[in-house]
Amino acid sequence: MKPKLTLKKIAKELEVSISTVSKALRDSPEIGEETREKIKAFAKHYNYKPNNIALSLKNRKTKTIGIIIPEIVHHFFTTVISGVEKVANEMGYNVLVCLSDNSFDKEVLNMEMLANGSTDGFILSLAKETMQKGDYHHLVEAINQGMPLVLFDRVVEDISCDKVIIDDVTGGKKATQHLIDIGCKKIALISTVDYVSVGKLRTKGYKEALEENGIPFDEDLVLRIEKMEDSESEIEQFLMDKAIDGVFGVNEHFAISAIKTIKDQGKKVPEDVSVIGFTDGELSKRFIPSLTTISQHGMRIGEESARLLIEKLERTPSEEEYYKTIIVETGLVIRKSTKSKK
Amino acid sequence: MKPKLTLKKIAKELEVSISTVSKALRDSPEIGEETREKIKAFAKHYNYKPNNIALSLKNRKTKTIGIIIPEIVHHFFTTVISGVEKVANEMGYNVLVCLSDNSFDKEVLNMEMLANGSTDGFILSLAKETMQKGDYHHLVEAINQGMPLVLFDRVVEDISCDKVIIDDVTGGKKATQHLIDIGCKKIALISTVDYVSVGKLRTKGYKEALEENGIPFDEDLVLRIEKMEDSESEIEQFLMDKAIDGVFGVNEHFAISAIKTIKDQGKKVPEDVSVIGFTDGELSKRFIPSLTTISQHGMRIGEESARLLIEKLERTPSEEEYYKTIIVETGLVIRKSTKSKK
DNA sequence: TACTGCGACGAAAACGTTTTCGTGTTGAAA
DNA sequence: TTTCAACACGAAAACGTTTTCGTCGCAGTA
Repeated sequence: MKPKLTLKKIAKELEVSISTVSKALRDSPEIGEETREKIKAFAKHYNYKPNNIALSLKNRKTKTIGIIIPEIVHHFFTTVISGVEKVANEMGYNVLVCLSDNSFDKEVLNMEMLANGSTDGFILSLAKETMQKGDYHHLVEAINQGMPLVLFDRVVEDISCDKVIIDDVTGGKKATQHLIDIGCKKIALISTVDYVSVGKLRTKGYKEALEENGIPFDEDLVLRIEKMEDSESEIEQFLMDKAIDGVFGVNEHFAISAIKTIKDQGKKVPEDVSVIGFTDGELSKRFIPSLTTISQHGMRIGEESARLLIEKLERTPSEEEYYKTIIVETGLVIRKSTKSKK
Repeated sequence: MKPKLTLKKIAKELEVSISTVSKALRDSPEIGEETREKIKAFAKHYNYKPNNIALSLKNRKTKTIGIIIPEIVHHFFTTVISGVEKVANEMGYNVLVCLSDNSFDKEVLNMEMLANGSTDGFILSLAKETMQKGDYHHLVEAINQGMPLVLFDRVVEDISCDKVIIDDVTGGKKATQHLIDIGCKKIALISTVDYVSVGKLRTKGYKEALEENGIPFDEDLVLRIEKMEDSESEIEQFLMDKAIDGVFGVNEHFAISAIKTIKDQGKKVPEDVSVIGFTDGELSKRFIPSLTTISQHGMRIGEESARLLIEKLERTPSEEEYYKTIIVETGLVIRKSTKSKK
C-alpha cells in the first residue's frame, strides 16, 4: 500500500519546489519546457491525481451537491436522483444523497451535516413531517449562509429559492379529460385529504375538466383518504355498488386498489370501468391490466433541478438574485386500464 | 448572507488566539474557565460549526463512504442504499452515491473521482460490463492505495476484500423446494445465460432441489435468456403448450412474464401452475396474483456492507489484514402465485 | 532573593493545493 | 562595463482546523 502521491513528494523526488510542480502540471508558461515535461512525465507515470479535499479547501467549493429526499425506496424519487446524477456528473459534480425518512429532525440534521462544507448546495424535497409542521427555519438558514437551494416536488411557497414542480392541476385535468374523451360519464375521484397539496391540486384539475365539459361535480363521487394504511378498505367501501364508468386515482396505489376492487365486484377493467392513475412506475407498467397514467417525468425533474442548482453555483456573485420555478409538464401514458376512444 | 463563522473570526472578535478558541471549544483543561465559557457562549450564540473540509484535510478522513451501483431505478439497489445510509448515519458518516449505469468506463471514472480524497472507502456492486470484461484493475488499485472496499451482490472471487452476498444457490433451492412441497412435479426454470453468475447459481440450486427430491432434471424445462429485452417473447414461446405445473423465474421480471403468458393460455395461477420469483419488490407485492418470491433482504445487505466498511475504516492500522464474506440469508415470502400446501 | 513549577495562553506546523510575489541568472542593449 | 528585461524557478501565504511546543507571569519554596 503506497501512500498517495502528493505535490510535495514529486517536488522532493525531482528536486524542485512544490510551486514548480504545481505550475508544470497546470501547463504554466512560467516553467521551462524541459522541467515541465519531466514533471508531467513523472506525474503521469506514477498516476498523480490532485487531492480533492485540499482543492475544496483552497477553492472553497466542493464540487458536490447534496440531495435530500424523504425516502429512496420509491420509484419517483429514484428517477429524480438518476436525473440529478446525470447532469451533475456531466458538469463534474458528485452527488451526496441523504434520506430524511419523512422526519423533520432527520431533515434538519442532514442539512446541518451537509451545510458545513460538505456540499456547495442542496436539492431537496420536503419531508411530510416538515410540511405538517410548517417549520422551514433550516431552509432559510442555509440560504442565508449563501447555500443555493432547489426545492422539487414537495415545495413550499414562501421560501424564496429555485423550484421544480409538476403542474398537478393540469395533470389532474389531463387525466380526467382523457376519461371524458373515451366516453366516461360518471367519473369517481380517489384523492387525499386537502392539506396534502398534491391531492388538492389534482382534485382541482379534476373539477376543472368536469366543468369544461359541462359535467356536474358530484361530491358523492369523491373519496378523500387520510391514511395510506386504510386506503384499500376505504376504497373498497367507497366503490361498492357505485354506478361509475371511470376512476381517477391520484396515485398509483389508489388506482391499483380501485382496479382490484372493481374486478372483485365482477366488473371488467377497462370494459366496464376505465381507471387512470398518477405517477409512472414499474407497477403501472406491469400490472394487469397495465395502468394508464399521468407520468411525472422524475428524470426530467432531477435534471432540471441539478441544472438550476449548478447554474446558481457557477454564476459570478455579482449577478443579481433571481429565482426560477420550472414546471415540468406531465405526460399521458395510455395503457390498458382505459378503453380506447369510442 | 453572512459568510461562515470560522475559528479565526471568533479569535479576532474575542481578542484571543486561534488555538485558544479551538481548545476552548473542545473543552481543553488548558484554557481558563472564564475564557472558555466566554468563547463557548460566543460560538453557540453565533452558531459556529467547524468546517468539515478543513477537518477532512487535517484528519485525512472524510467521514463519507462512497457507494457505486449499476443502476438506481431498481428496487433491490434502492433498499441496499437505504440500509447503507442507515448505519452510515448512525456512525456519523455521509453517503456519496454514484451510478455506473452498468458501464465499465463510468465505473472506473466514478472510482477515480471518489478515490482522490472524496471518500474513505467504497461499497460497490459491479457493473455488468465490468464482469463481462473481467477487468478489475481499478478495484486492485483502490485497495492498494489503502482504500477499503466492500463488494456486494455482484462480486468477483479473485479480489481480496470484504464481501456481502446472498446465497443464491440456497435461494434457488428454497424456491424450487417450495414448489415441490406444494406438489409440483414438472417445474420449469426461467434463468439467464450462465455467465451471469446469479443465474448460474440459482440454476444450481434448482438442480440440487430436484435431485434431493428424486426428480429427474430435464433440460427441456429450462430456458436461458440472454437479453432482457427479448425476455417476454422468449418466455411466451417457451411456455407455449408446455405441460408444467410450476415455474421458477430467477427474477421478478421473468416470473411475472410467465404468469402473464400462462394466463393468456387460459390456465390459472396458482390453480393450474404455481409461479415463484426471486427478489421482492413493490411489483411482487401488488401484482395479481401477488407473487410468491425469494426475498434478498437488500436492506440487510446494505447494513452489513456499511458495517463491514466502517469497521475497516476505524480499526487501528496495526491490526492485521483479514477479509470477511458475509452471506445474507434469503427468505421465502409466500403469496398468492403458488398453491397452498396440499 | 533566586529558583521551581504551574496555570493560561500563543506561535507555528501540518494536512495538499494554488497563486502571488519575489529573486537569481542570463543575454543583450546602451 | 553597466543596466535592464526576460526567463525560470522558489518562498510564502492562504483555505480552516488541530496539536505540539513554547513562553510569560506569578505564586510558592528554599
